[in-house]
Amino acid sequence: MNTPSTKADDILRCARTLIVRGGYNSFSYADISGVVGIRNASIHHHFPSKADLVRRLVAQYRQEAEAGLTELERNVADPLEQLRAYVGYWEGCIADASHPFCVCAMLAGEIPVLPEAVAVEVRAHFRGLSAWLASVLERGVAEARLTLTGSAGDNAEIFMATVHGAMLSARAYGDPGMFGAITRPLLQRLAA
Amino acid sequence: MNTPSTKADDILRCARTLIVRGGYNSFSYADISGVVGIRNASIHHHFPSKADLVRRLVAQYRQEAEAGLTELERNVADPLEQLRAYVGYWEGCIADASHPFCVCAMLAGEIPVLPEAVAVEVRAHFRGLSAWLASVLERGVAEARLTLTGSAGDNAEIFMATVHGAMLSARAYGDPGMFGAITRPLLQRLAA
DNA sequence: CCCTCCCTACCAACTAGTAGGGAGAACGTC
DNA sequence: GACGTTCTCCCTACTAGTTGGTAGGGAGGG
Repeated sequence: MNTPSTKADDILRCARTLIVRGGYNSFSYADISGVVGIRNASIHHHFPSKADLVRRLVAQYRQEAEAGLTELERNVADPLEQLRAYVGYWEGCIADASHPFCVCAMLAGEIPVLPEAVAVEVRAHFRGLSAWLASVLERGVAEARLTLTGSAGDNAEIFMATVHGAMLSARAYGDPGMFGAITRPLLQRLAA
Repeated sequence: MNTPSTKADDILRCARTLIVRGGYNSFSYADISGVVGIRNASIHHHFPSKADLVRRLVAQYRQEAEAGLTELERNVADPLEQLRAYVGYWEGCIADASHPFCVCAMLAGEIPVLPEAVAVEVRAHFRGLSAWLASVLERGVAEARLTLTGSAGDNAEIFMATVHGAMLSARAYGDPGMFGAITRPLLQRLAA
């Protein structure tokens, strides 16, 4: 299961970086062709339209996210540590500025102007992430590792929203440390 | 101090609605001219460039926000109730879909691709809002109306981030009620 | 022989922005 | 109070550059 780094993958990876920077309408085919080393029109061979490109990009992102969480569950047993690892992953991404924003959080803000096919994928990511968080929280309560006020589902939504808001604040202030400053108390509160 | 509804105001109001929908790069002068009833080129008479238009738009938005919070402080004495009123304001905006997103939260996500002059205003809004929230929280603690874990400043950032994240989730799910579902526990926790 | 991949060469529509002019209100001045 | 001048606001007409997307062809491997 190696990755021969095809042009299509290069295009997806480049587009992802561009979306993370400024969203759906902030990049063009020209931006991609320059970086990937392919002609503008050739992108259409792999992705008929921009909507299709981004739809598949988000689908791939969701798949990777799901795979990442599955592996996280395999490597880390404790629910609280799982949450810490999840937050820590993003803390790292923001600190080294590699992917300092969630693709779907970025696109979610633009949903009113997004192609419906893309919006569907974005919504699916939110639901999937929320469901995973809820399951972790639920197990954490069952194992007496963390205590909640309210349902696991409600707390999952709060958790997710706070993480997204922390990304936004880190970007707004231009201060990577802001993400940790907001998410650390979130984790501490659950651990109590 | 009446507002004669000049064309410049119409342009600003229209642009604000468009930015709330999809951000800086999601709208063009043509979108504005169609709604406001003015020719494309005439917009340049009032605002030399798009960057200038949005910069002044955000400056106006900040001014209105500051005025709103000042009036809120005059009408509501209790710190906790002030926070409730602030959240309630946004809950209303999201429910009636009039301005279902904070202009600056929207633009903050796009900061890497924003004109610097606009980014400066957006950052200033974040700092201003955070400072107001911190002052309210501090007074709330002093008056024994609410209890915090950690500093007022840290809690202000958490509060703001959660509210922004709640806007995002409400939009992502297409469910206005999601905003309240996330922010209500936030207020309850502080009231404890 | 076809299929995959990428190319050149287009395209119409749209992007922000410029040049220059006209109508009319505002203003001083004789 | 009549007269030019200036200023505000908006217009038509235009531009250069970019947008996503199409048509058709060529190279090369299965």
